[in-house]
Amino acid sequence: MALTIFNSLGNRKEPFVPLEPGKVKLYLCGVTVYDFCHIGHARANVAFDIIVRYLRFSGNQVTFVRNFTDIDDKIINRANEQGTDYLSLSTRYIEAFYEDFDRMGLLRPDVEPKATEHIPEIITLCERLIAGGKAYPVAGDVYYSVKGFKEYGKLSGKNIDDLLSGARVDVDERKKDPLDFALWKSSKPGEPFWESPWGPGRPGWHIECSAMVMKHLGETIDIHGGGKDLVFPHHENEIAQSEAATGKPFARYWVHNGFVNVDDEKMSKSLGNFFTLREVLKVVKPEVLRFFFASSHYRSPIDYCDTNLSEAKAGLDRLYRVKEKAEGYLASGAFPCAIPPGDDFAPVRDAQTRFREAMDDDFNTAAAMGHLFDAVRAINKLATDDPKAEPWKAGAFLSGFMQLNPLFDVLGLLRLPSADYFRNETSEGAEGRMPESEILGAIEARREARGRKDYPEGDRIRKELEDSGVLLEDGKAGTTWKYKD
RNA sequence: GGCGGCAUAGCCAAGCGGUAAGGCACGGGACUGCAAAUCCCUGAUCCCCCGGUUCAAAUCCGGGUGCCGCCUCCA
Repeated sequence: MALTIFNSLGNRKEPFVPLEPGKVKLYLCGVTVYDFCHIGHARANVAFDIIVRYLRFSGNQVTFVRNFTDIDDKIINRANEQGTDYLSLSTRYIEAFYEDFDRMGLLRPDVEPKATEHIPEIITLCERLIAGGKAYPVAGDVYYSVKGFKEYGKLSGKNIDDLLSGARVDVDERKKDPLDFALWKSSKPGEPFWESPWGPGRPGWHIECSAMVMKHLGETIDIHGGGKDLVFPHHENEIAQSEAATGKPFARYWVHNGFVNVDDEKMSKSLGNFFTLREVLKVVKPEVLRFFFASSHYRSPIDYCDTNLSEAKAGLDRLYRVKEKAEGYLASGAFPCAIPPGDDFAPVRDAQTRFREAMDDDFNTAAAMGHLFDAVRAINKLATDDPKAEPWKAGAFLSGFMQLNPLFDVLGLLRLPSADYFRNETSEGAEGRMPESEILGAIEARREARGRKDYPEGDRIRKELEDSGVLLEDGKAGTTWKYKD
């Protein structure tokens, strides 16, 4: 079965056929670096991280480009507020961006262009549009002439007349038409600027993406992504500029992710109801957040709340227990061996096929995870307390896990050794924790108590540990422990 | 006002014409000194409502109702 992608351009699922077989050119709109990333950014980037991982898993050579918008009004304003300059501000938030995103296990794109490093390309593109009669300079600004592009609105489904009748189009007497948007903005005194044929100024928001796409990927790319809110006007304008300049289709597939809601309301900077990623990662493990995102389809809205997060944690814990067992079996000298025949184990044997089928259907991670859980239940049937006594079970369990592992990796899950997952991670959770030596001492004391059948004392110790956030699990090979979190 | 999306068990969530995946929570059983983990069993006679098409609809069509998003910077 072939990959099908929901294309916002046309609003329907289409078979995915890259321009060049086996090669995928993908551009994702990055962030404007004037503040910390919030969980909406995290969701978008996790969604495309999984898309890139899956495209590569399926054998494609993917060139993944994601920009930084490092110059615009918000950055300038914020820099002024903080008494700093745009460059120090954007540099600081780019550093913060990497700190947060790296913790999320997000792949670094192949190219991460910055708007300010592409001023010549942006100017050239403006000149090309002016020369073609698609844009015009006015008093140091350059505007794009929307009415000159007949297909304007084809992505967002809007038509020019409706837009004109809307009261929200800003009026600027310098524009020939209210719908026209700025490609180049002249700088006001004290603002950062770059020299241009129209005088000192800076690029408008939309043009930078067109220029960077063309420079790093070419005039037609395969996939252009971003959040749903970018459809209009940003992506609509990118199409208008780019296609007017080149006469070629700009992107073959437009992919847009749904929002993160808080209390069923869109979370956004403008509403002020947003959680920053670093704030959330103090109390939520990064992979729990990934699991949470992956458990819904990327185009659906997702509701961020404690209940949903703890459900995600419970689910991920279960997956990590499988990994924990596999690691234990490996350490005890087990080696992979054949999975027994029979329908009981079909979910493991067919895991990859089923997983791919789900992912090929517009990256249906929720369905894919369903299949993974089926497989997990199947290999858990092979779990044994004593791998040395039942080596075939441990071995079959191991090979089952090894078949699943690459699939989890596509989702970016189970990247840590299980001990790290269960024992570390959230910075806040780590504070005030009982040290390992103390835990081991208590376990030893409990072992002695249980040895002399003093169960009340044993239970007391276990309860005491639990109250301190440490869970004990007795197995044939001894007692193991993990932090509750 | 214009455009678009969604409504499935207590909660989250797949399903895209062939008779309701999966997760979490709950209950019963096995295992355990007791727990935990793991395994087994159990849960929607039905998919917001009303019509229609079809041999067959949660899935298609029409009409309601209720949420949500975009049209303004926004992942």
